[in-house]
Amino acid sequence: MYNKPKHRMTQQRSVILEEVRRDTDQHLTADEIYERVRKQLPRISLGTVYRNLEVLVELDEIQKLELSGSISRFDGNPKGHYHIRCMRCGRVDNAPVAPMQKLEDELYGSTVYTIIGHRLEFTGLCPKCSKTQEAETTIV
Amino acid sequence: MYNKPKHRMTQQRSVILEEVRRDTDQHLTADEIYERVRKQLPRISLGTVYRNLEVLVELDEIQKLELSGSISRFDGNPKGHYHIRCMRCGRVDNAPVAPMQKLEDELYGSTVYTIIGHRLEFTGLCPKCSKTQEAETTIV
DNA sequence: GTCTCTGCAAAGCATTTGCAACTGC
DNA sequence: GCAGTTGCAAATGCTTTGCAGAGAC
Repeated sequence: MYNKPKHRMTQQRSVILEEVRRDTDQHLTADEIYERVRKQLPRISLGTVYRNLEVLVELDEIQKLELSGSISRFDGNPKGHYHIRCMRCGRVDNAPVAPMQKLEDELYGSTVYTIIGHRLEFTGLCPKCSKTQEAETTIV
Repeated sequence: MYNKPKHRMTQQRSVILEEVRRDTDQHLTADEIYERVRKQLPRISLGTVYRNLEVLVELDEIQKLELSGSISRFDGNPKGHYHIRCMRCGRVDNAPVAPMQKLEDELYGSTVYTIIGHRLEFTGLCPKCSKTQEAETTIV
């Protein structure tokens, strides 16, 4: 039968975890994490960052956000919560809304799927981009 | 000042639209659309498919689904509705739940973002994968 | 000592883009 | 006629992977 690999706490893994958790509001991309970790471990490779982020998600230490757009972001808070993403610059912040079990209840019984969870993402413009938007409204 | 390009209805564009709309429950990937369109227009290129899907989204004829996972899917129904995705095989179906304006209202006032919309996606296991799952539960 | 992890570089894969020829309108 | 569009191929950008040596336990 199959045996789960036993994960080790390497220096790389611990620094990566530390960086992702430094400010849970940040929602960094793998590349941003790489740049930050590099200040402490200059020889680390991007591949190692990706591999460790994957492991940390598996260990439920962090959360991977697969929002619209192609780049994954990582959240130092592994608990379920929602996000709001700026459609213009891609910035991601937490949405101050409590998790809603109701949503899944509403679907229950009307689908042939076994429901496991839901993902709710708000879209909008961050304050900075709202301003830019106004200035450009004259176009078209 | 800037002038919007005037789109033309080319043979390629019309066949692509036809295919995406053929069965609005399908949620095809760009590659799947390419394969289908190729039966009618064997010389079409994948790049053309991508470019046209982009234009059709812009014209609000179809909708681009950027769900979890890296592959975009296209929906022949441009109206807002929700989806349920199988976590195992990636299949996407419509979730029979009415659009909820409430969700945005709940966030209103408690964020500095200008809210534009929301995206709700359910995750679960499709009937086929539910079965496989059961059979494998003994592992670990 | 063993089995996981690392750095490096190359590969993978969805998507985008430059370009010259073509075609709706 | 001419701006928008096409096919082709190369490029892009994020992410994954193969490998041999290094390191955790």
